[in-house]
Amino acid sequence: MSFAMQKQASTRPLLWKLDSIVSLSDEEKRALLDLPMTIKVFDPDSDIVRDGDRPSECCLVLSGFVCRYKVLSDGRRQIMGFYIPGDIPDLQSLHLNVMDHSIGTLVTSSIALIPHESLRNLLTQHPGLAAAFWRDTLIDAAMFREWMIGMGRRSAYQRIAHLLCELRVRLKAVGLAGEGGYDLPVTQNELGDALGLSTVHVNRVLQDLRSEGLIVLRGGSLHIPDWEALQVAGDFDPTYLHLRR
Amino acid sequence: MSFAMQKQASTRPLLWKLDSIVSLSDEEKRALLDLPMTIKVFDPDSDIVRDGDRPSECCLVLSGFVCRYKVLSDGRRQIMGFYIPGDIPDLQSLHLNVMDHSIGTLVTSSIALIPHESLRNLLTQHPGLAAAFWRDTLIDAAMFREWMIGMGRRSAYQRIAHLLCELRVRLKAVGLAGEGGYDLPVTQNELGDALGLSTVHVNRVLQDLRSEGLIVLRGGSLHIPDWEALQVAGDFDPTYLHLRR
DNA sequence: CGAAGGCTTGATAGACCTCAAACACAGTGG
DNA sequence: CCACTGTGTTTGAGGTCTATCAAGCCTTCG
Repeated sequence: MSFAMQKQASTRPLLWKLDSIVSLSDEEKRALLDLPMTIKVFDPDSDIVRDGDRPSECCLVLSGFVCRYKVLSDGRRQIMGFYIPGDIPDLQSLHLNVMDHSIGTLVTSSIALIPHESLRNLLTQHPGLAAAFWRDTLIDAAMFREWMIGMGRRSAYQRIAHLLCELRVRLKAVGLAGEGGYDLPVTQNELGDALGLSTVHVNRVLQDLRSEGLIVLRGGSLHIPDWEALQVAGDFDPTYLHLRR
Repeated sequence: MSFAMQKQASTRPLLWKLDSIVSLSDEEKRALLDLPMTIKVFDPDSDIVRDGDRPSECCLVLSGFVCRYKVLSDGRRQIMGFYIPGDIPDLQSLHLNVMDHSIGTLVTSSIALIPHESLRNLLTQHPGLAAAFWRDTLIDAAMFREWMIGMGRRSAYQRIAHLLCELRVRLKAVGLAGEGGYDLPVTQNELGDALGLSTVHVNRVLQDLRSEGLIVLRGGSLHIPDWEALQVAGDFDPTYLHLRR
């Protein structure tokens, strides 16, 4: 594959993603395609950006599965979000110099690194894109809020169901989930770190969800027999994702 | 007080707040002072913006104490943040049309309502201010993340101490907290809703904090005898607030 | 085939919740 | 001036959700 073709294929997830939350003009799409970027493949469980770093580039997920997390002083970990192809999890570093958490891969992932300078130029020349990216960070914040609600007020059962719903909707928006389900390359331990639960408890609740026929999960592949029922179980309402359709 | 003077006094908290997170030019400050706004006083426990609304203006807190919250389907409430003079809690409505939560007062509060249109004009004419406001929403998101960490991985004891630390730092940044402490017009019930705890448990933990000499709290007034110790108790590190100094 | 990582299960413990009631205090009205 | 009311705080008792510890199992992979 030629470099140009590779680049075009690379940027596609981002176009799909932005297209799911804003409407872009052809000119804006072209400008996005012209962004300079370096593509890098990361092994599973490796950091892309670390707590305390002062990044000079943003990372765009092209393939794989990435998470935002922080390790506490006592060594325990809190995962604060999962990121999928098309997402730019550290867009905030454009305006917040110091990272107050880390971003790392869950599985082998290919990541495009885009210099801050290029992004800044792009945004000053295309106010519509600036609005789009700002909106993207605001939706990120809305997801944080929804996770807060979950950890503050929802049971483990609801929380897990809710997360599985959120991932379905987001993956579907970028064409990575079919009607029936999607690939979920996340261990039960990682689910626990994301939801504020122990691995053991995650395992037990997953079994509950399975025995009630809400999910079929094996080998990193999730099947959802009854989408409506799972949404009810998770008290899930996709409004907070602010998708266009 | 003349209208002009009133307006100038009104915008001051905003200037202080923005000044604590970015550096503003004199021209930008002048432009902020020229923002048209309507000032309105809200009773305690009343909504400023409601879940589902499509606001056409943003609200700037001038005095009082405001919170961001959502009521779940079972009637329980999760408070997702406290907002103090100088904050614009629904800045996000500039780019997210539908509110996915509510914003309401805790005590009598005076609020300036600024039309979206005026803000949008301001931001296109002053890119520096656009960056400043974007940064403000990113810091908001950083606070959400920190609360997530608390609810996911910290004990009730740590969570309460952490919240008291956060409020001290933020209030201090706008000149509303002295060395020793600050006014905390928040009931134990509201603290519970914010931290994902029951009122009863909040009460018991507050007593623990008191008996260990970490806080002196009575009648809505908080005194912190040992700032260092409270930070340790709450595992508090102000980095996530991204203050300039 | 052994090692490693992830999944599953059992037993026990603890943090926090719920229910229920008493107490304190400020504001209101007679 | 004093009951009366309402809101917020405090205390007690019991229950439950979830964590922790510990071990066994299964699959994958070198």
